[in-house]
Amino acid sequence: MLIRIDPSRDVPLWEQIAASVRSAVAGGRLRAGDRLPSAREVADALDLNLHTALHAYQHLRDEGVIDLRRGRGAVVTDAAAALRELHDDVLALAQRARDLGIAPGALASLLVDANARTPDGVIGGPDNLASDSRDAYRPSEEETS
Amino acid sequence: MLIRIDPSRDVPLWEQIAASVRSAVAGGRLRAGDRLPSAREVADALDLNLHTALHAYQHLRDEGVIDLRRGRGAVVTDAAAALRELHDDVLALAQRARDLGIAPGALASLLVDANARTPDGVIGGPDNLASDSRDAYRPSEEETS
DNA sequence: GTAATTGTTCTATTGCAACTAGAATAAAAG
DNA sequence: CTTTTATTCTAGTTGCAATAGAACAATTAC
Repeated sequence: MLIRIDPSRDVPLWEQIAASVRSAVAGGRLRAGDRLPSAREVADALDLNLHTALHAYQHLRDEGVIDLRRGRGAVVTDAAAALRELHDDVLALAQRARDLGIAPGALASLLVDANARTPDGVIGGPDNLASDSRDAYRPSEEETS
Repeated sequence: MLIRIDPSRDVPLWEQIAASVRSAVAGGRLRAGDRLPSAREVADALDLNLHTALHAYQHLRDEGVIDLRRGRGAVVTDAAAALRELHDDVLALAQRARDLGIAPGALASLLVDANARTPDGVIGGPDNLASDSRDAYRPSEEETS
């Protein structure tokens, strides 16, 4: 089962498709140069709309994971190596989080936030305010009840 | 800036609030027993609706990160220790991913997927099909182009 | 005891993204 | 040239996010 989706989850279907491919690449079940099933095949097999499958592929292309061209289909790029390098560490961290009773979503959120706070070379940088960000409440020594 | 949001991002506002608190707890800027600003204060300071701020707090309560009671407000629980234990590893992994040019969302997705494939004690288990999951395409030795 | 604080619950509306559907078009492969 | 496949367009439905207002209940503070 290279691609697996679960409509009952609150994760968009196109994102679940992308996640499946990403995971297969990271796990080595898909290697650079491998060809993915066409978007139409995916849509048919999973009983989804063509556009939903295409959206997933286009997203993977924007991430650099696959090449996407008419007539040819989707082919895994060399970026696969980078994903594979992280595979073991990702699994290890996920395992630790589960042992500690931390929800998968919470862990993912921590990671995204970690990246949001140290953007593009700025390691632990001072303050990088986004165009329209709002903040509030510095800790200010909360009394410990 | 304990809580920071950016309406231009495609992440729900309530999730950004929750992420801010989670990150502060993981980073040690909030400790077990610390009291968070009331939902009304958060909503006022960030110019949001009360319900949006409350939704974030209720989600954190469901995760076990805070206690939430009327009249008292939101207080960080002992679960803070677990989040803190992951802090360094999370930052390290996020850093590595950035160095490899992997999008934050892609990394988060890998983690969620890793947890989805080894649920509740089943480590590398065989097949745990969700109620209504659909799959397709086992690798089947794709020719390398 | 009384008043202020704070989360809980309810109804309702608006805006947007996800998903579906159908169709025409363009590039690559056979 | 025919088939395959992604690209682009319009369009409709659905569900969630966010907002808004109000009443209510538990806890704290005076």
